[in-house]
Amino acid sequence: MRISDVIEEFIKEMLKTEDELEIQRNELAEQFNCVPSQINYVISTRFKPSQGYYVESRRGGGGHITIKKVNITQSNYIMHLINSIGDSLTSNEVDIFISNLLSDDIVTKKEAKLLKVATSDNVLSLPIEIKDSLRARIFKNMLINLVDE
Amino acid sequence: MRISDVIEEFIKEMLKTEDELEIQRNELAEQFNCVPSQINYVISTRFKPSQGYYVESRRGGGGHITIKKVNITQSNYIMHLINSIGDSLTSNEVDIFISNLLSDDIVTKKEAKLLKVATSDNVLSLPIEIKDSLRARIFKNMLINLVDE
DNA sequence: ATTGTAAAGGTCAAAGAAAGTCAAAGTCAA
DNA sequence: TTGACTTTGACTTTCTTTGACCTTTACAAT
Repeated sequence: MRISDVIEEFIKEMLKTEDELEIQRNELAEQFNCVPSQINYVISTRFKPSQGYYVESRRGGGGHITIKKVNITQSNYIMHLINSIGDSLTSNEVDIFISNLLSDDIVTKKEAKLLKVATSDNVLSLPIEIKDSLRARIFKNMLINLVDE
Repeated sequence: MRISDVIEEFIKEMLKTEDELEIQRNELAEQFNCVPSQINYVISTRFKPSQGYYVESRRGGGGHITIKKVNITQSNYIMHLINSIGDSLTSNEVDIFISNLLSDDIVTKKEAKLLKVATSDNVLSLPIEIKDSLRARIFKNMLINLVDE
């Protein structure tokens, strides 16, 4: 069995009892006898927003990686939306998504505004090749954090 | 847990009951079993004016450090914050801003989460030259949209 | 007044502690 | 036998801790 799968299993097992897990990359790597960057690989391939996870981390002394799981069953709508978004998203597309979220009462007006600003063309103002994929990343990650606990 | 975080916590706890706190650097360092300059590190990274604090100090016999919490209205707070942010913002800086916004009740938990996600290093993951300036743009624009009418 | 000294706090750079990146090399099933 | 997925490791970036050395101030002794 692949070591990546073992690590994935382990993390998911942990996430069964709590929906937030804080790990030390080096420690975990040691535990599974692999190089630390393997942990990054596992996280980036198996704990994406589209899979219902949100990840953040901190470097330096006392650094760590936090993996959060969202309760998918509870928010079909949002997960469905996240899954329908690929690696790239235009500003028009995102606007439509947001206005649907608002009219369906999934988000508040203020939340909608925040979503809109953070994904707007003006604010991002980067070359298209990066812009649309960045927009997709930002939007999906924001969405997953809107799922109620 | 990082000693810096513990000290930060301690100071913020103190500042909950009064909005001015006078400390002796050496004494505090002793109490937390760290070198005195660690106190400076904590203050300079977590209690900057842009984070809503004002710090002054005196050397020599009877010297001390005074940390004051600047109390202003939500919209002033936010406008002030926006003005204090330049063209570039690191992920660490933004995290501290957000945790202050939250602990000062300027934003809700959900809003804080959205701010955090949309400005996090993980999500942005771009070359640093663009990342920090993009982060500043996103953050400032989101903040503007948080001001209550 | 002058000066010496102890008692604060300040600065800065080096060392330490994590995590991130990226591309090369390896594996394996179709 | 090729293409997708995985493993590995050298190198980078970020944040914290530590300590040596510096500056300022109060106070006491001249």
